[in-house]
Amino acid sequence: MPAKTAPRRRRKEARPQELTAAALALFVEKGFSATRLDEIAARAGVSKGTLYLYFDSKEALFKAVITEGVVPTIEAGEALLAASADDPVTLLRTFLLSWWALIGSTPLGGIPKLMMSEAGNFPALARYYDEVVIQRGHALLRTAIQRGVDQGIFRALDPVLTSTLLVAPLVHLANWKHSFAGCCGGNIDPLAYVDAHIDLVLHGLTVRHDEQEKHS
Amino acid sequence: MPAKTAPRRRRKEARPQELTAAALALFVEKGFSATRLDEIAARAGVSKGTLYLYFDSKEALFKAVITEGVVPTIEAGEALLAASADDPVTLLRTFLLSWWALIGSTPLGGIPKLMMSEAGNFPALARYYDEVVIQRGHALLRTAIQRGVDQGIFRALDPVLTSTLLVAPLVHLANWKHSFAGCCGGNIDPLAYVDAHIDLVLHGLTVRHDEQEKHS
Amino acid sequence: MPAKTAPRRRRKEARPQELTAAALALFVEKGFSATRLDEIAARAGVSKGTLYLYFDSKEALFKAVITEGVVPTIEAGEALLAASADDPVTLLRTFLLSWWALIGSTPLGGIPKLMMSEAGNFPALARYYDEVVIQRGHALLRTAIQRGVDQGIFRALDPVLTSTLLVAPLVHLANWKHSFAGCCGGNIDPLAYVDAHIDLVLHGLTVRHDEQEKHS
Amino acid sequence: MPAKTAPRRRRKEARPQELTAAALALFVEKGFSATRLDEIAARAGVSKGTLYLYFDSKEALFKAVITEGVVPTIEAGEALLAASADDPVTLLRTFLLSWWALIGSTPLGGIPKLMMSEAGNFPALARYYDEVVIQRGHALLRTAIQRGVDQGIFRALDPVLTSTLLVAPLVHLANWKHSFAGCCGGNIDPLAYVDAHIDLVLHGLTVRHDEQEKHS
DNA sequence: GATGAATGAGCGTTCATTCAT
DNA sequence: TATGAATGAACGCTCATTCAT
Repeated sequence: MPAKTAPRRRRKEARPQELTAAALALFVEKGFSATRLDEIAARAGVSKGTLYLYFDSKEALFKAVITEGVVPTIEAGEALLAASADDPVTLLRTFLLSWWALIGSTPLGGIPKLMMSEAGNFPALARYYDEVVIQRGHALLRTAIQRGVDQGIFRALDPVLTSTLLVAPLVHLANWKHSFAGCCGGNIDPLAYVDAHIDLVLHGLTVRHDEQEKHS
Repeated sequence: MPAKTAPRRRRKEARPQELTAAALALFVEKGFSATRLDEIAARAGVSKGTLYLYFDSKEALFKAVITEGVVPTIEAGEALLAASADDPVTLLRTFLLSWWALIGSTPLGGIPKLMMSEAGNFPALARYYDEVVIQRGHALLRTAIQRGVDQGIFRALDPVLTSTLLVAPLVHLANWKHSFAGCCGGNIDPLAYVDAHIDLVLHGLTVRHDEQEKHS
Repeated sequence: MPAKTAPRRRRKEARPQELTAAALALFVEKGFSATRLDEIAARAGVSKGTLYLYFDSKEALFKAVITEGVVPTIEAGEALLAASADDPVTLLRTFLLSWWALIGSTPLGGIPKLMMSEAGNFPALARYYDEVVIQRGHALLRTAIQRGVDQGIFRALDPVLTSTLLVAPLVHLANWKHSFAGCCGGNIDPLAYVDAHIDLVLHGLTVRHDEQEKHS
Repeated sequence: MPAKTAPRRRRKEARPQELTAAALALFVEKGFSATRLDEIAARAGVSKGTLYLYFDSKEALFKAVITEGVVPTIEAGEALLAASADDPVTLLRTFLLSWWALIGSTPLGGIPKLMMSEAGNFPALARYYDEVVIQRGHALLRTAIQRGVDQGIFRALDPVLTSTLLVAPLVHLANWKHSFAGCCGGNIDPLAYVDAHIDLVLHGLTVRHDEQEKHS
């Protein structure tokens, strides 16, 4: 027959969001399995049992972390679409820079790595994430690309492959930030990196004759 | 008398590699923590105790998986360097296509995802992997880029940032293959993707006036 | 003006009894350990914390349930003794029928099963129950038996063993009602059963020669 | 990463039966919920994990305890039926005495109390027990009773009610032994009790005139 | 070498108990 | 008086690790 002891601290504002924030940070850092509920609770400043007032299980907490992380991404995308300029180059630049500013550089930036790591163990959740975040994000990019092609500004590249090629460096950077960056040298400046990505992707590696002429 | 009676007894020296192969596949699919030694043993067709004849612990097995995966990568890189043509474009193309052919499309292609997922839990190993694989790979790419710049074929882009931008789409594809590809639609053809990447990176998105002239 | 507008506020002094009633039902159904305080509170229509306004602990609640269940039993026994006819057969019949009517067929009928199940975990309480209920009940029965023996109506059977034999079928029926009856067929009609018990116990299984003569 | 410690004792003969025996004793003493797997393991001289080599869960262990306890009961019944004399009185006496000798006085004698206590939590198992043990046992008794009635030795009592009345005192004694007997005085001698039961049930409480004549 | 029964530390989960409101 | 959010000790169950065979 348990516990006659009991100091007590009331923490009325232990919102579910604080719990998912703590969980996100630890899941990203150590992975789902290797993260102990004790640690999550401690990081959120509550006791282990409190987690179960808000989530049915560790798995439910994980799903909440992902599901919750999806909303800001969608909203960011929709805001960008709404504010879209006519100029495809500007639009593209806005997309990529904003993704980093609103997602990649925040704790949400750990979600791609997390979801990637656990896709094999939570296929249904991965499917949901794919539909709601990935596919939708690519659709936005494809729109921008297509607009550029239609205006004769972009070459007629495959929009599906190209949209993937456009996000890959950003996701890669976010993944890096939440993995090797923690222990390995060679830190990359994110903004310079994103700028370089945009520049490379717009103009390519190779020297252009027309531009050479300008310089001459 | 014996016609095609296949290899009967496994050579003993092949045993550790069978174990690491099984471990790699499962670690990539489910993560290090979520993979049980039982499963690895079962997949390799041995009993659980046998693992301990070859590896001191689960962690040692993990390190062997990574360490072993490093060698082919280095060797591939060195072979490429040795076979390097003078033409930087060809060299770059060879690098990227070969990485996919020799690493990305094989079971080794799961290592980047695995190492990324577990970098937080095995920082020393991550550091080793970074030094021996990542940094060295980037050095190779930087060499190719620099050669192109020196020959006036490539623009004078930052070689550090650019080399990262060049690998990112390949790593991204490998990661995708070992995560979402298992449960989500929209399969990408790897070869077309790599080709599109090379094309995009060489020529950029935007229409070139000089090329337009060619078409006229 | 108020016609049949039912009792609105429960009288406060009735609250503890509502709690023990809910607890008794659940303890009997599921056992002490397997019953959660949540369930008891829910069944009584109060919150979990309210239980602690009336009982110090789950164990205290259990003791109250038993202790409270003891009183009606004693009172029933004393009433029977007071109303005792001289006729030992009538007295015996009254005892057994009344026990079923006042105890066995009411929620109190679950107490023997409950106390039996938990005697090992609450020996002090079991001792109390034994002294106050069981021993006293047997004493009443022994009195009736002895009276019959003294009057030459009953055979000179061992009063201690016989009193146990007389209650056993009643307790057995009550136990059955609160265990197998909930899930198994073959329902027994309690009144017929008690009648059969009295008949069997009075006359025995075997055919009597003197009675045979009556039939001839 | 766990356990570098490890003393080891091989106990090859830790049969499932030893585990169920330990579990039975503790389940009977303390109830299913209140019994810790640690205790069961300790009593059987194994570690907690060993239980899971033989049983999937605590509940599975419980079911095995009951299921296993059923077999000796059935076998005992069948042996009795096979050895049945023609004399119904002898047959009845054999039934009751043998039940006590083979079941009631052994550890199996705790099963009725255990099954009764947990019937509410394991209705399917209770149903199984009812069908395979209780109903079958009653059928045996009804056969003996009917035979007596047919031979004109027993009165024409309701066989269903009567068979229940015949077992009730035995089950009651077994229950008592595993509950109050552990903490309360007034120990009953089982053999004298069973004898008294048989005597009471055969001849009844009341004095018989024909027998009185014998004594005169 | 190879096995798999046995171990026990550790984790997810439950729930009796407390207390600020 | 009544509530229910918060607590944390305890338990069922897992699984990396060991070792007699």
